[in-house]
Amino acid sequence: MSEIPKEYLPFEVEPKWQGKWTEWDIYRFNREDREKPTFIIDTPPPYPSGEFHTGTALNWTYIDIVARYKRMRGFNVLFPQGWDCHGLPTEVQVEKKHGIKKSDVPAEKFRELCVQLTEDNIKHMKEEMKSLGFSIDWSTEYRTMDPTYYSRTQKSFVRLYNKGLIYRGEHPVNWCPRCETAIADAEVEYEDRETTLSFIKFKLTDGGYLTIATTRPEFLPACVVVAVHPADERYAKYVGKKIEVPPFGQVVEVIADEEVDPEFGTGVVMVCTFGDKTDVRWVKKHKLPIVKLIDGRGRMTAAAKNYEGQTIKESRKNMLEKLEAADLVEKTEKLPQNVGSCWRCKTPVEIISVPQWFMRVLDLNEKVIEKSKNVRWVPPHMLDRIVEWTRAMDWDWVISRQRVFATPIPVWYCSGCKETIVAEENQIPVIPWKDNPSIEKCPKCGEKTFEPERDVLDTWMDSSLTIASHAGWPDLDPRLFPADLQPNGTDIIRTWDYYLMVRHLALLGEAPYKTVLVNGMVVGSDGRKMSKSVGNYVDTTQARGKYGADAVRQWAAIGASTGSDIPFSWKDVEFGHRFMIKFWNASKFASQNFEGTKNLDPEKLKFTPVDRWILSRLNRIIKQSTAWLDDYQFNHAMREVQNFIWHEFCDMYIEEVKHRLYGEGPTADAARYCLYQVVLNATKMLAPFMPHFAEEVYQIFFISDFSDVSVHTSEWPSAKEELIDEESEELGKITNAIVSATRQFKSGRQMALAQELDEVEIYSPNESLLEKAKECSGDVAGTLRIKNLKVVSKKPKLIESIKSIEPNYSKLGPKFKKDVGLLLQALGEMDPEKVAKELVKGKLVIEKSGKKFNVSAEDLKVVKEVGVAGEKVEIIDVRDPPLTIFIKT
RNA sequence: GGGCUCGUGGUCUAGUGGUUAAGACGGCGGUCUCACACACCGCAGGUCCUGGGUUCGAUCCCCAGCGAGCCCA
Repeated sequence: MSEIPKEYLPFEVEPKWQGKWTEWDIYRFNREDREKPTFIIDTPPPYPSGEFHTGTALNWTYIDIVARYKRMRGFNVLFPQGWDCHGLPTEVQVEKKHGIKKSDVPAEKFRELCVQLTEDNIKHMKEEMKSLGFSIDWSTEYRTMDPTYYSRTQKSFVRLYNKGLIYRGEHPVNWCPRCETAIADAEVEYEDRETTLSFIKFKLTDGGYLTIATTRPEFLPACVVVAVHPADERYAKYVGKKIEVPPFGQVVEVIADEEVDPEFGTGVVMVCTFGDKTDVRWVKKHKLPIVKLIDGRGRMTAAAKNYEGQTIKESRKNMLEKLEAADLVEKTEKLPQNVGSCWRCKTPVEIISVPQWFMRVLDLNEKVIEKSKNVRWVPPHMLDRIVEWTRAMDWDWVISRQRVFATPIPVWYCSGCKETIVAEENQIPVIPWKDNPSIEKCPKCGEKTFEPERDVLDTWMDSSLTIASHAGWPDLDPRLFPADLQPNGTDIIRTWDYYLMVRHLALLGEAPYKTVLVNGMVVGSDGRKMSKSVGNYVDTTQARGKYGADAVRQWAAIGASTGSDIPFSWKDVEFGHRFMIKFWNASKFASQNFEGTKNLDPEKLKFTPVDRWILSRLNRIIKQSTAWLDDYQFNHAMREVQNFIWHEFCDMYIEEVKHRLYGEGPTADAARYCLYQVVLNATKMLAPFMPHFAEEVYQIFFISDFSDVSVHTSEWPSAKEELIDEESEELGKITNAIVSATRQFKSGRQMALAQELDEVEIYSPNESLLEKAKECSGDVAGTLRIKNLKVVSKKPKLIESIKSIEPNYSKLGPKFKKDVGLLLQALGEMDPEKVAKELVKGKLVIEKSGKKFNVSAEDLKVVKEVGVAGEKVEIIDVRDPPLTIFIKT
C-alpha cells in the first residue's frame, strides 16, 4: 500500500489519472477482439461553438457512466467522438471576428477561416471533455468538415439520388432582395414598424362583395385563395363560393381555416404566395398553387402584368391608386407591425420560392414510425414525441442550403440543356465549383461545359450519418451496426433521432439504434433556461473549478430522474464533494485493517449479526444498483450506493465494529473482512460516476491485491445471492435500532458517547423478537459499552397499557369496501383494552347499525404504551421493532 | 395554435391506489464521540397546483382549468 494522503485533493488527483488513462490506453475499442460482446455508442457529435455547455456535460456524463459500466461488465465498448462542424453560427462568428461579410472574400478563403475557427473551438472543448474524465476513444475522432467524413455524406447523397430518394424541387425560403441571397430563420431580425392596413373589396361571382384586410396590397396578383374562420357566422355562407381578386380579376375560392383570426381586420384574409409565413403554411396545408410574384432582386415579375419590373414599394403605391380609382378601397388604418428584416442590411425579408434539393422522407415515414416502436426509449414517452413529429410532417426534408461552410452538393448542370449531372461515387470527395464531372459531355445534348451546383448540404445531412460512419460504411462492419445506444437531449431528439432513423432506413433499410437515452435540459439555479443574458449561466469550466470533475458528475447523475430537466445546483456539486470526503475518510480508517485481509477465508471467520447484516445489504445494493444501471436510472443507482455508504456503512457499521478491531482472532478478522469487502465493492460501483476518485481509492488501497491496471478495467461486482438474507437484515435492523436509541439517549443527556453504562435491560413480550435481540446483544453491548446487558421476557417493573387501536386499511378496504367507514365509527366507540383482549384470541365480531363485521387480528394494529413503577430507571421505547430499553442510572 | 412533459415542506428533487409522503439543501437546538465539525445527534416545517370524476380509499388513475418547460407552427 502506498502512503495515504491525509486529504482527498481533486485537483491533484484528477489530472494525474487522466494522464495515466491516456498512457494506458484503456478506452480503446478493440477491433481485433472477436470474443467480447460489443457495445456501440453513437455519440452525437457536438457543434463546436467553442463553449462547453453544462447541458453537454450532462449528456456526456450519462454516456460516460454507461460506457464505464459496460466495460466493467465485460463489453468491448465503442465510445467514439466527432464534431458536427458545418453551420451558420460558425459563419456568423467568422464574420464578426474578422469584420467581413461572406461575400467579401472568395468562398474558399471564407471556408478556410471557418475551418480555422472550428479547430480552435474544438481544441477548447476537447480539453474540457478530457478534464471531465469522459472515457472517449480519441482514436476514433472525426470532423464532418474533413474530406474523409464528408465524402461519406456525398456518397450517401449519390446513392440516395440513384435510388430516387433525393430530388430537386421548389421551396419557399427567406430572401433578402438587397443581398440577393437566401437567409436562414436565425438570420432574420424582427423590428417594430408601422404599416398601413388596407380594406379592399373583392367581388363575389354570385354578386355582392367581401372586404378583406391586407398590409400587402401589392400581393393581390399572387392571391390564390381567400380564407375565413370556420366558426365565423358572418361568412359561413360564403365558404366554397368563388370570388374575383382585383385588379386583374382572377377567380379564387373562399375557404375556411381555423388559423384565421376573426378579430383581425374584417375577419377575411387573402392568401398569397408568399406574403408571409402563414401563407407558406396555408399553401402546404391546402395544396394551393404558387404564383411567383417577386424575383430575386425584389422586382415584380410578369405575374404582375403591367406592374412588371417595379419595386415592391412602387407597385404597392401604384396598385392602391388604381384600386382607389375603381372605388375598391373601403378604408385604410395604421397598424403596428413586427417586420422581419435582414440582420445585416435591415431590408425587409421576402419569402420566395426557389429550387432546392429534397430527400423524399414522406414515403419513408410509415417505416420510421414502425421501426421507432421497436426502439427502446428512455424514458418511454419519448417515443410519442418522435411518432407525433413524424406524423405531423407535411413536406419533404429540404437538404440544400445557400451557404459556404458546408458539404458541397456533388452535382453539376449541363450548360446547354440544364440536365442534372450527379457525381460518380469513385470521384468523391468532390467540390463541384473546383472539380469537373467525370463525364466528357452531357449524355443528353452532348454539351461539354457544365455549371456547378453552388448550394451546399444541410448540416443534418452530415450528422445523420454518424452510425453508419462509425461502423465503417460503405464497408459496414456488422458488429458495429446498429448502435446499441443513441444518447441525446430532449430538445433535439425529434430532429436528431428522426434524421438518423430516416437516413439509415433509406440507405441501409435498418433502424440504426436499439436504445435512445434522453437527458433533460439543464436549467439555471433559478429554474429558468440557462442563458447568459438572464445571468444564470454557468459553464463547465466554472462548475469544475470549485471541487473538480467528479463533484460535477455527481450533480449530473443525481440531479433528477433520467429525461427530466435538471437545475444547475452548486449545492449538489458541494454534496458530491462532501460525499467523497466522507468515503475517503472511511476508506482511510478501514484500510488500517486491510493488510492481508484479501486472503482471509470467510469459512473460518466468526461473523456477528452486524457483519451478516452489512454483507447482506452490500450484496443487495450491488444487485439493485446493477439493475438501475441496466435501466439507465443513474440517479437511483448513485443514490442507492451513496446512502448505503454514508448512513449504513459509516454511521452504523463502522461504529458497531470499532470495539472488535482492537482485538485479534476470528471475530476481529470477520469485521476486517467486511470492511474490505464494502470499501472494495463500493469503490467499483462508484467508478462509473466518479472515475478519478474511485481510481485513487483503488490504486492506494487495493492495487497490490489485484492484477488489474485500473479500477476501470476491473470487473463489476456480482451480487452473492447466498449472502442476501432477510433474517440477517432483520438482526441488523434490531441492533441498529437499539444502538441508535441509546446513542440518542446519551446525546440527549449530554453524556459522552463512549461513556460506559453499567446495567441495561432490553425487554419485549415477543418471544421470537427476544431471541433475535439476544443474538444481537454482543454487538450492542460492545458498541454502546454496556458492562451488563440483559435481554428479558418478564416485564419486571413496568405496566403495559393499550394506547389505541389503529385500522389496517389495506386489509379492511378490500374486505368491507363501502362499510369501512361504519366499522371505523364502531371501533372508535369501543374500549381499546377490550378490543385488544378479543383480538389476542384471534377474532372479533363487531356489530353496528345491524351489520356484523368479522374482524381478525391482522385487520387491526394494537398500539401499546409502557410505563414504569418505582426504581430509578430510564426508559426508551423503541417503536420499530417494539422493544423497551431500561437503563439503570 | 398543436404535440409531449412537469406542478410534492422555504428551495431542489424522489416516490406511491392503502396506515406516519422519502431525501438533500436551508433554518433552529445540541455534541470536537479515539476516520471525518466538509462530521454526528435531534427538532420544526406539507391543502402532494385548483376543481370535478372513478374507487371502500386518490398525491398517484380519468376529465377540465391554471401555471411552467421542450419542440413545432
